[in-house]
Amino acid sequence: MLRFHNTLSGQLEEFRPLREGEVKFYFCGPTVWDYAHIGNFRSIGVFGDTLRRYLKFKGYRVTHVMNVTDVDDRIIERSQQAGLSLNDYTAKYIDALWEDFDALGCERPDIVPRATDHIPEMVALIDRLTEGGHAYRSDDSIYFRITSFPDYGKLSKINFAGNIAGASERIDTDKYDKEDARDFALWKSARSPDEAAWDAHIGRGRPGWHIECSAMSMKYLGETFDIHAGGIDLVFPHHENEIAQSEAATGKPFARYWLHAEHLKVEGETMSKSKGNYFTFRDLVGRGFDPVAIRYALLSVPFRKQLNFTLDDLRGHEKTVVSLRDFRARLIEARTEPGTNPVMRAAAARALEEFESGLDDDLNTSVALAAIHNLKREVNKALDSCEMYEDDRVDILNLIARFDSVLNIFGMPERGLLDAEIQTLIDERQEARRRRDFARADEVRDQLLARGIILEDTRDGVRWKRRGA
RNA sequence: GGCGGCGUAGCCAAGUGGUAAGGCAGAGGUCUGCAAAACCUUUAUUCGUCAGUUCGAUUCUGACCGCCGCCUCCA
Repeated sequence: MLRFHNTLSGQLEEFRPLREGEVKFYFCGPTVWDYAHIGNFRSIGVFGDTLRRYLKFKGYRVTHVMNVTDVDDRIIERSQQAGLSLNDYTAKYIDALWEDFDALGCERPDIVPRATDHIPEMVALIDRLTEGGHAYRSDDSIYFRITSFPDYGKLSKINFAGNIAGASERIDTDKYDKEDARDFALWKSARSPDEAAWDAHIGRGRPGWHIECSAMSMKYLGETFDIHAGGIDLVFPHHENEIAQSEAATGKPFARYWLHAEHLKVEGETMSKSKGNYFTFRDLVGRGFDPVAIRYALLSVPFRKQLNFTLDDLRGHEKTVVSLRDFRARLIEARTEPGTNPVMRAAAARALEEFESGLDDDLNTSVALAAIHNLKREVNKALDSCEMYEDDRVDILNLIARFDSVLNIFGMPERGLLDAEIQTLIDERQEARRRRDFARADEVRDQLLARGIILEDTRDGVRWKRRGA
């Protein structure tokens, strides 16, 4: 039984979609003002992807929407500094986002709406709010009236009385006039003629941050949908405000399950540019780290726990990932006798049970990975002692494919065509070994190693692989 | 000040009211011409500290210490 921790209730709940067999989920995507860092990818990349893939594994038809926020204060400021239009400025980061998604092995969401393509939908939603008395105009901007939504705070459980006292220096710094410090902008009037703005009957301006997600999620998923997810920092104010806007406008529950991924730390500290521990995904790939190992790192701790990301561990994960690839390659290549071994059957069944019950428990990826490692050990042992038969081999390869349909950590099936030159050298070494000319055999092996080719002498012949693959 | 999370072996970590998954690193071994890979053994009498509840707590409660996050546009 699949369960999620729902931020709304603060509890682990059984997941039941609105419509049997079908899940509609919205993931709060990135603001494309810079390259996304590994923390972003823990959330919008691997968390969203695992959720999507596991729902499919469970047999659901999934509609996965992830927005791209391509207008906000920072983007406007930076694009002006760069002398570029909004679109020209964000295009670079959007392209990079998909490159990184692909390299990280994340499936792309089914629908990726951009804020700037949905201004009319946002204006229409603002109109609904205004008509319902939930919005008001001040200084040519439009604000949401929080006193008109009694449930405000139900997601974040924020206690405003105690809250405002201690954090007062950070509150109410807005330059606009609002009825209540908690009210937030739905539409911001253009302050200067050259800043990005849209003409609408409510005035020339741009949308507030929160309204885009309400407008776009409801457009693609309906006024009530199953899952809304994102990083934990979005709980307040972003998601709290989305709920207020959406439910005030429609009078219906907005999203039913709210899932949030914790942040990661780097070497035990908050990741920040000033601390010098700030990594974008492409930085790490550029430094030679295996993208699959990065994915493994992001999967190694359940999403609702803070993850301590360290380069030492990443090096360890690279080895782990290689051993998983080797494991599958060995199974693909093994020559087995016909038949089956009940012990292997049982091991496979146990692995599937552990994998699924782990992920059923609020996507506990640590448990799912442990199930795979335990299976790997049992299978390797059986292969060592010839207790693996053809039916087992095929079953387990299929099982690995199922596991990998969720986690995607076994990497691409390597081994394209054998490089003829490499094969010639391997043959020459085998001939030398037959002559017991080990000096020559080692020389060939070293020669190949120098070119990044690692040889392994196995019972089923010589295997070779590229270093790091 | 308000709200939330965390503190488990050298490192990253899962987890449970009944006696500690998994990965990496280390040590020894099997296999091998030697390697590599794989496998085996080994590495926490113990889960931040101190009390309490209980037949029994790492797991529940309280206090304390330490760390992290959110508190108006940050994944």
